[in-house]
Amino acid sequence: MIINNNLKMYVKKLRSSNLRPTKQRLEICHFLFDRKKTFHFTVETLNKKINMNGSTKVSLATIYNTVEAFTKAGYLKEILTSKNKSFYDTNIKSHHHFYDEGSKELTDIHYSQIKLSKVPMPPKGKKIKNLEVVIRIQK
Amino acid sequence: MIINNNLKMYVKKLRSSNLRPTKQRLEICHFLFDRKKTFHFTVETLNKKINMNGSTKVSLATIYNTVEAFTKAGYLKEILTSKNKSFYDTNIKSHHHFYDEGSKELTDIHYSQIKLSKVPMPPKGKKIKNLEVVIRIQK
DNA sequence: TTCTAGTTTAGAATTATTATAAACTAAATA
DNA sequence: TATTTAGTTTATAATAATTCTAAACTAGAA
Ligand SMILES: [Mn+2]
Ligand SMILES: [Mn+2]
Ligand SMILES: [Zn+2]
Ligand SMILES: [Zn+2]
Repeated sequence: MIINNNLKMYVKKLRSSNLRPTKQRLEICHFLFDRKKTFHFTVETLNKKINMNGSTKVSLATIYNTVEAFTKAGYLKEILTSKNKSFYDTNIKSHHHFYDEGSKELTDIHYSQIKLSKVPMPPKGKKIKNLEVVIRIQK
Repeated sequence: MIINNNLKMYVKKLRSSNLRPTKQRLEICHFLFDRKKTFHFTVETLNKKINMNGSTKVSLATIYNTVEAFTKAGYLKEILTSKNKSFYDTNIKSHHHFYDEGSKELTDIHYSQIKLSKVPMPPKGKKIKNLEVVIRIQK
């Protein structure tokens, strides 16, 4: 899973966003970003996995705070898909998703895999903020 | 607002779904369906408006129960758009939406107004359940 | 009219999230 | 290096949306 230890990189990155490189934040960076593939998660799953594997204990409040800070800083993307829980994505590029209603899992769809050949104008005075498609799938 | 009193029709409709035509359910039917345009709402807004206008007092628990029952019966459609609140729609036809992040309001986009000229195959063993697009807009 | 299963209701419980405030720590300053 | 301070972490409380519970009520069958 772990690609390598990009510790110094994360320290820089955090500092550049005015976030102090605390051991909790670095642990979370390591867990989220030292991997090959996109990682989709909820706060609940992240909390469990971090405190299962990780060497540093991180409180739930800090998980919430950090996920919010990382989202604001642009390290994570929030995916609005589920009614009651927030999903986050380490893939911050614009892209689409399959959302499996059964397993509640997201899968990336590359931006080029969906072509919207006709899209309506937004109501006047409004701009399109985001046009990412979530395709709901099931067995 | 009110088109007319379709009371008998609602009684039939409810019976056909094995739902007893109680005065609360008929009041909610009247409020939701006796109107010209699509109505988008949350349980919170529905509860306020029903108990503001309506002649019958309806408890919050009943609003929840009824919205769930009507959704299961196919009278309403749930629109997954917001992180913390469920939205419902009286337009049960397949169609798309603008979602205004500022006002938290949904607007219909007719199905034909969006053309998806390229869509990926779902993972094997899975079927596409729903392909309705929510376009997020803001000022 | 009586009976019964379905329904409504107030309020409790649950779940996800956000707020609070005290203890802790990174890092700037003396 | 020691001191200071602002940012951070944490346990815990508060809040918001929703679901559960169980008692009272009611539609409609018998
Ligand atoms: Mn919530
Ligand atoms: Mn909820
Ligand atoms: Zn993704
Ligand atoms: Zn609609």
